[in-house]
Amino acid sequence: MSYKIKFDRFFSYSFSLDCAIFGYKDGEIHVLLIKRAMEPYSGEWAIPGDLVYPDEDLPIAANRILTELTKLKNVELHQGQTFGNPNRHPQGRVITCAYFALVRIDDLQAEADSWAEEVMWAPMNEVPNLAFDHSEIVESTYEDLKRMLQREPICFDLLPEKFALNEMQQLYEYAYNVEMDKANFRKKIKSIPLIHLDEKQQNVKHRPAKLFKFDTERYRQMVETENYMFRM
Amino acid sequence: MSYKIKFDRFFSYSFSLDCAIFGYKDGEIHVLLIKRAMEPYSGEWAIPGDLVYPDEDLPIAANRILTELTKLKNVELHQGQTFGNPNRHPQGRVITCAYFALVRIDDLQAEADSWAEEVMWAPMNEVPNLAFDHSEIVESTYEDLKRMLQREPICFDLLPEKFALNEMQQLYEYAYNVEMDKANFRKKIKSIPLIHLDEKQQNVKHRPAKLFKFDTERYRQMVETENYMFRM
DNA sequence: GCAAAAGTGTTTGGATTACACCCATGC
DNA sequence: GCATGGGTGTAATCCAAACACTTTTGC
Repeated sequence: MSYKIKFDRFFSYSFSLDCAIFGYKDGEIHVLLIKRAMEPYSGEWAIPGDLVYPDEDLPIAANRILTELTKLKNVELHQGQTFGNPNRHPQGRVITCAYFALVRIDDLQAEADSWAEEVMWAPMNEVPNLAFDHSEIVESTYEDLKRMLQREPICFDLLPEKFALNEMQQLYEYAYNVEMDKANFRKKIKSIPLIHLDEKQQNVKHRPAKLFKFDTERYRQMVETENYMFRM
Repeated sequence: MSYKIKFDRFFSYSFSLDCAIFGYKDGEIHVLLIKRAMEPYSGEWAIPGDLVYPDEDLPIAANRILTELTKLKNVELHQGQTFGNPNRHPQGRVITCAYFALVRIDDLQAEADSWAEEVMWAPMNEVPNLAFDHSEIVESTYEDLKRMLQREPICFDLLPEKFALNEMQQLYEYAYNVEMDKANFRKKIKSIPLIHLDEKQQNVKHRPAKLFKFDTERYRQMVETENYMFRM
């Protein structure tokens, strides 16, 4: 057998990672954008992404890239789809793999660095046109995120550490685009391991809600010992 | 900002696709393997995979590669995980993206071609050690497949076109590793659009089962008009 | 007291489970 | 007739939806 081109010519591609970082704020899911200060697409909005070094493993590279461009550290990234349209990058054949994460916007401080000129959290329904095929990547990872919200307790990565049950309900209502009954929602989440805190909401002009925390430790135990499956 | 290596050095990677083709036979899910007649890993079992051409889009390349090595044509491939460990390929930095498919083994004729010396359908619990990280790729796509069996009517891609309900039940019992009650299974699938054929099993030494066919057309309609969601 | 949201209980209908039973075919 | 699996009915149970109601806070 033989290839239609010289074997060496196959080793002429580049590979990048693009990170869609999602957060929840003001009742809406936001995605982290950077303004590019480098060609191509200089001056345009994009999600943080860059080329992978030759000796670098993908998950490590994803974190490095995110840190270099936005100063965010130790974010837990999940792999998404891979995009390889031959024309997606004007400088050559660059295949890219999407990574996505869910974070607490208020606990972090995203700051532009390296060739990122500016960062911004854009609400999902107001995301501007993005460089490359990044609009498509954001859509695709957002679908991944919504699927993951159903099967993994990652809503707690988006919510504040201490949250009211109603905030959790609103997050799911927003993500699934449905309305839920308060009483039924509370019954449904009875099986989720939550720590009932002795704190209440402050500065609300109605009865303050009790605050809860996700019980990561008990969750792990339940998964191991009783084969617990998170399901929403 | 600047890179730690010359920009050109980034364009030195290669990119491949690896196809995990799953079929169902003798009550077990099988995966299609080829024996490699090319270095590296010559003589070892692997899943069909090869390098992508510079101007080739990924889904097209996946089908081309599968056809070249196994003569299988027009298989509907789904993207899986991407594997990019720097040491996964002995000849350089080759990142690979997994594609997987579900097929009817008996309706196809897989034949070794190009640098594939032999093909074989291996039952999932007897898959030998595979070249590269292909064992990991098979595991990962098999998980993708099982997840997909829950949310998409792809069991009908594995079953014969005309099948008995018990065959369908056995497929799910095998995939989910559970036992199901016959009567309850039949009630559960009442909402799935199946065409009740006027045929029966032949050559069985017990009461022959009626045969069914998946009603693709009605399924599409139901998805569109009544927002139907397949769920098993 | 009133507005607003927190938080709980009750009823109902539909789905899931367990299990028993009858049916059609080959030998 | 008997073995084998095909195919169906029923009662008990669980679960989710709908909805009404009480509670606690600020003003």
